[in-house]
Amino acid sequence: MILADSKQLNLIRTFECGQCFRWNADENGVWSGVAGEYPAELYEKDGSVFIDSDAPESFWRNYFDLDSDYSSADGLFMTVPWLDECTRAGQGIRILRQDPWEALCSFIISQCNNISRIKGIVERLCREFGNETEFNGRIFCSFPSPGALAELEVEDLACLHSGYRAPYIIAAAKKVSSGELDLDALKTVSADSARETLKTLPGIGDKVANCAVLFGLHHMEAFPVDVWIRRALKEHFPADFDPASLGPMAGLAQQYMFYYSRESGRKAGEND
DNA sequence: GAACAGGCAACTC
DNA sequence: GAGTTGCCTGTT
Repeated sequence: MILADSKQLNLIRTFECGQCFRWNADENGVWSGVAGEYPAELYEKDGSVFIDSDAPESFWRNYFDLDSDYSSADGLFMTVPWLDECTRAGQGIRILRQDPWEALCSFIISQCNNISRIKGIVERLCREFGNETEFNGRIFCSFPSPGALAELEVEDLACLHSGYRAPYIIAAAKKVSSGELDLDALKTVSADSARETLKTLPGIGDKVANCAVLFGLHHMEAFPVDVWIRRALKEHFPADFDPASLGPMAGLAQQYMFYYSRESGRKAGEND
């Protein structure tokens, strides 16, 4: 089934701009992954993105945020020096509507870690504690629910090799599972308020909270600042630049900047 | 073996 | 409030 035009949805840019950790391409350029309980395979051919999945089209249109129009935000970004380059290079990036719990948990794991290791830890977490589903002859695992992890002790996560992050995962799972922290409710409050609420959990500071707010709660104005973005801001923007001036879709600009910075870093021969 | 990594928190001055 | 350090683990 055709999901989108490849100009609207660019798979490699979307999956490799740092927002998600569960999508992988095989040697033929076919991407596979899981969203919610649904596995899928995607590939690009003749200017279209094709998807194979048991979930309805509406599920994936929502996941890939295909009913949002990014063009007016792009127009604003094109007026900003350097960000215009990032915006051109990042066309087709979609800010995924990921499950809030998966995003929160994944970005707890991400701290002080590189992408390949984050992916490894997340994959082991899903294998160990998620639900198995068979699709196209392969076994996929969903991201474990907060309830499934809330029952565990820190030692039970030793197999993940997540190190000092394990107690943070358990603590977050307990709060979400008990209802003390209602992630869905944070979708309806401001990005600032959602971020401050998340920061009350152990091991969650500005960066992790902002990532969860942007990628899990889809507050598009959230602007997570990591080392790449910090470097880019320092290099290309005045010292007093306020990312909030990029408007209600500032998070999209952040993704363009992140992708472009890493992409040009790769070309210059750096790694990760 | 030492330094470092997409970060946090506790501690120092 | 700005700077420093330890934290698990894996890689260089």
